[in-house]
Amino acid sequence: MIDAGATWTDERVELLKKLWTDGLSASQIAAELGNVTRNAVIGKVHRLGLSGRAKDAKPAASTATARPRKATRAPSAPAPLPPQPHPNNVVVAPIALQPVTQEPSVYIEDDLAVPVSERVTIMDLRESMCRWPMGDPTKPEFRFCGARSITGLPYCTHHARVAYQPVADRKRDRRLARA
DNA sequence: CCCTGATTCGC
DNA sequence: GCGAATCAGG
Repeated sequence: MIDAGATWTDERVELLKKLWTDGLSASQIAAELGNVTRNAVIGKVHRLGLSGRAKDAKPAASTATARPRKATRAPSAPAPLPPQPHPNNVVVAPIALQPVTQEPSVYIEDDLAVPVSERVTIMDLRESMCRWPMGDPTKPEFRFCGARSITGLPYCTHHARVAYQPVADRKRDRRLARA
């Protein structure tokens, strides 16, 4: 083989597009494609103009987010929002930590389309495991999500998303706190 | 420390 | 055009 697979052939680009729009992460896609790093994937994605799949362009009040230097980014990215799967058997999440106050415009209902990963009991619950409770805490069948939690947070990516919902407050603030 | 995507810039 | 390095964040 002349090509070690390290080039963006049409097929690979197509697969990239598919997987990216499908919601896979860059690293996952990179692993799927092989012979490429996640950086390569991300770079390609941007070059293809596929970036910001879940984010919409904000023509007003933006910029100055992560640009320490010169930049001439093209803010033209019409991103189609894929329909989200509807839910199911969510067991009344113990959401009680919402500083969002009362906002009739925003509802705190989220869909838990997350596959039941390896739930664990309190015994097997490790530090880096999602502490999202599932079921009735009074029953012996009570378990925790157990998925990989975001470091520094008690929940996995998905549950963190539903736990700390709104706060329509952007904390995009410039900070230079690097050692 | 694990991960995510975003951006820059030398190649 | 490519992607490693870097950045900013969960």
